[in-house]
Formats: sequence, C-alpha cells, structure tokens
Amino acid sequence: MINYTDELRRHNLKATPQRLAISNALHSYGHINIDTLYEMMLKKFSSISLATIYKNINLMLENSYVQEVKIPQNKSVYELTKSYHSHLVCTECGVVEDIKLNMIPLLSEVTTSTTFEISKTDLVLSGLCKKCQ
Amino acid sequence: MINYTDELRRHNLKATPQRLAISNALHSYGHINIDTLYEMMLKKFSSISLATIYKNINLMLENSYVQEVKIPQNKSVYELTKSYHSHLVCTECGVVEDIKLNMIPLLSEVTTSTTFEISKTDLVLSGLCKKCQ
DNA sequence: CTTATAAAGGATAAAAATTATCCTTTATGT
DNA sequence: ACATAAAGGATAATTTTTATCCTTTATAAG
Ligand SMILES: [Mn+2]
Ligand SMILES: [Mn+2]
Ligand SMILES: [Zn+2]
Ligand SMILES: [Zn+2]
Repeated sequence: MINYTDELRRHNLKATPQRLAISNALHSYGHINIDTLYEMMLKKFSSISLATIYKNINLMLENSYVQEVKIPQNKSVYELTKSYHSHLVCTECGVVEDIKLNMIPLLSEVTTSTTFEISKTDLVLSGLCKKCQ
Repeated sequence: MINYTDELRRHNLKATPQRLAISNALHSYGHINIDTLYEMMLKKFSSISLATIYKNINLMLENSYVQEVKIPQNKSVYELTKSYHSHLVCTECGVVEDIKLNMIPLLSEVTTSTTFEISKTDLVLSGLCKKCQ
C-alpha cells in the first residue's frame, strides 16, 4: 500500500481517498480498464460513482499522472505514467505487459524516409503469452 | 472510381452500392473515421442510415476487408486492408500517413527478452507533419 | 429471364458509454 | 479553526454503438 499523496500533488491533483485508491489499483494491477477499475473501487467505496472514475481518469490524463494504452479490438487500459515503454498484449487472456525496447534505430529510419517530426511512439505487440501458447 | 465488386466478394461480402461507395471512400481518403465516412456517404446516398455504416464497417472488420487504426487521443480510423505498415499521425491537423518500416530487428529483440509469441504489431508515431511544423 | 431466399438497407428503438449538472462534502492553504 | 475552490455522489443528459423490424435487393439456381 504505497502512499501517493505527494505524487498526486506534484501533478496538481488533490489527494482524496478515492484518488489514492485509484492510484493503488493502478499500481497493483499495472494496466486496468474503466470497468475493472470501477469494480475494484466499489469494494473499497461501496457508493462511489462511476462518474467519479471517469472524472478522475480524465483529469489524471490531462495532468499526465496516468496514461492511456489503446488495445487492438479491446477497451483502453490505464496505467500510472512511467518512463517510455511498449506493450505486449495476449490476445487470449488479455494480459498486458510492459517491455522496454530500443526505438532509436526505428526512429532514425523514420527521419530519413519522411518529413514528419516524431514526438511520441505507441507500440503494441499482440500475441500469446507463455501461459496461453 | 475503382470497382470493388470482386474484392468485396472475395471477402464474402455482397457487393451492394453502399459497400462499393464505402470502399471508394476508404480508397480515396486512405484513413477515415466513422463520422467523416458517414458524411461522405450522405452526399451519395442522402438517406443512408448511420446504422448501415456501423454494420458494414463491423462486418468488413470481421472479414478482414478493412482494418482499424486506433489513434492516440482521437477516434479510430479505418482503411482497406493492405500489407503490413505503420502509421504517422499529425497531432496538429490529424492527417494519417502510411509508412513501411522494417520491424524485424525490433521483433527479434522481443523474442530474446520475452516468452510472448508475437503475431501482430501496431505502431503509431505521433508528431507534426511538414505543413504543421 | 424469372424466382426463391438469405442478406442488406433504412428507420428507429434500445443499450452502452461518457459527460454534464447540481448540491453536499472535503482537502488545502492561510 | 476558517474560507474556498475543488471533488464526490446522484442522476440527468448526451453521445456512441448495437439491436430490432420490416422492406428491398444481390445472388444463385432453374
Ligand atoms: Mn505500460
Ligand atoms: Mn494505413
Ligand atoms: Zn495469455
Ligand atoms: Zn499536420
């Protein structure tokens, strides 16, 4: 149970009990979608409103406290903002894992072949996790 | 004005006028979201139903006739299925471009560092297009 | 060229997802 | 402790997507 009070404040977010709980849910789950997050939160706050989940996630996104990961043919998942990484998604069980990959060669390939100025890269690799193979 | 009758049938889709028009809209736009596609189609079929757009795009997705591209902080766009490629997205004007990149080195990096068996990779590079820099 | 029929289209209702509103409660700075 | 802007809960409204129902049509068989 990490205390995210300071981390929330650093992102200009008031440290409410609900937000602290969301932070911990994101931390322990790693990647979580809105519905699952809502279910999780209901266990702790039996009367929490779904609107509170949406309002908080959206605000946290604006303040770069959390990040959205769009999953092919599935709902987006959210995670606490961390240093750049890519994602592995199991098409069978849905598990999402982080993976650090060196994107430099790829990005320099882009530089030589286009006039775009890239500032962000989103890479999602889909396949089967060990367990589902 | 390409005739997509055969191409539709190859994917087990009846060649209706609406589907032929959707095919041409996708071809000429390259990448298009549901709303824009609906507006386009309304010009040709003044009484086309939005439900027809959804039903067709979903069926075309199931039959691999079209592909979805999830765009960070924006609506998904759709395109006629073509050989593997990545995407460049301009965060200013929203334009989406195709780019062929060699993913082999990256994928072999994945193989050595995880037990996942990758079958698909989705890469979206966001930044500024020439015009918007 | 008919005809039969499963599938597709249009209109619209229903459901699901997301956002807005309103009033009460609370985190935080003074 | 107090003042206040912001957040939470309840719920309405809006937006997005899917389902339903009936009519029309693409397609294959004869
Ligand atoms: Mn991650
Ligand atoms: Mn493309
Ligand atoms: Zn799995
Ligand atoms: Zn641009």
